[in-house]
Amino acid sequence: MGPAAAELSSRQAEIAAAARALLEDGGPEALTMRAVAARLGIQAPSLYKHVEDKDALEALVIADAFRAWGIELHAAMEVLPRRAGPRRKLRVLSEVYRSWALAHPHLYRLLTGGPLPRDRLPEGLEAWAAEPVVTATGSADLARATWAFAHGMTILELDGRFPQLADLDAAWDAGIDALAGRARAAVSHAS
Amino acid sequence: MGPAAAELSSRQAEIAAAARALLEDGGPEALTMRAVAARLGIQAPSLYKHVEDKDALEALVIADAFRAWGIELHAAMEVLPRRAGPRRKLRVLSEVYRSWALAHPHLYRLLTGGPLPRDRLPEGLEAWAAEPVVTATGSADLARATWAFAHGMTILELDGRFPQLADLDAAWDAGIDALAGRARAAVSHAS
DNA sequence: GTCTATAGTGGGATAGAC
DNA sequence: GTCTATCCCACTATAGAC
Repeated sequence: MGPAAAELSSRQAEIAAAARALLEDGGPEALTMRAVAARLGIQAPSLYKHVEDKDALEALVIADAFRAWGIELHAAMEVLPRRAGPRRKLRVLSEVYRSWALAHPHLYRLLTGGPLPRDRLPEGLEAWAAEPVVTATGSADLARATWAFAHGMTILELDGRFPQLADLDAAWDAGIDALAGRARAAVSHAS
Repeated sequence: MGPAAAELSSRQAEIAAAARALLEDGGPEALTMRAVAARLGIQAPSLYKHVEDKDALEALVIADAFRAWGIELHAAMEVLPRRAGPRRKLRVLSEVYRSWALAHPHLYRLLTGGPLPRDRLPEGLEAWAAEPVVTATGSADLARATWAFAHGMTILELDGRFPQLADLDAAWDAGIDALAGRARAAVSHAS
């Protein structure tokens, strides 16, 4: 299950849920204190009884989204046979990674873009979410390279940077195959 | 030399230069019409005699930065022997890519983050800047995978997403080696 | 081509009553 | 815990005089 969720008052949980919904629907500009309050049928100043400031509210959303994302990545690994090779693991992971990001583009940007407010997040949450990629590659350097590749593919797609005709499935396959080839080699040397 | 620079009035060029300087120094929040004007010793409303609106001004900065960046990438390729293999080409390119981004982080984000205002940019400029990566890999799919890898490594580094102790040089090498291995294979099959 | 004056928008946050 | 009333900030952009 990963790191326990921090205890939130029920009102805090409602506020965080409203904030997440606004962000998912309308992007970061839609996430304002006024809008969050309106969605709950209260006035903006009332929020400050429950949340210190807007940054704290964003941190709640980030933590929640990390949990949701991490659960999907971990679940995908559990479905695989334990002894599946790195190529198969990475293919499955990359599919889950990409499809989650495309389904929640604004959350994905919030999680991966810009510096993280690590002080305000539960300890270990970030590492837990990234864990599957690390175990699939077996090497810290390759894990970072793979993470970079996956994030690059994803964010460039979300930002509309690839040509419309580009075959992104093929580009994903090309990258995953190249990286998995090294992972396999690294693992076989070690064992 | 790449695409010709669009003709700008001397005042437009001064405005674009001021905007670029503000962005490089203080990031996107520092790039306001007031600040640009102040830097030129005039009042903000006067800018609108030279530039349609803020988006148009940003487009001037983007085009200028694309030229500067593309020139470095192209220059790096010209220094190499023509018959250098993909691994060597990609190593050189990735070093230039990364170091330019680290030297101009706010410009890099402007160029690579978010949707491009392609309508307002000189035609062909974007493709010209990306050209070296495409020729170094020889395959459209691998070029996209390589571009994604490089962008991912760069933006994650700029955003402080890697652990402080991470050996990023090693991660770059691992990724480039994996991708270049495939490029070499693709090229030798084709020839 | 520059100025002053100003409109209009939107946001975060606080004070103090209830 | 919620309200009203407000303050503060910053920004883009326009109108019209010079």
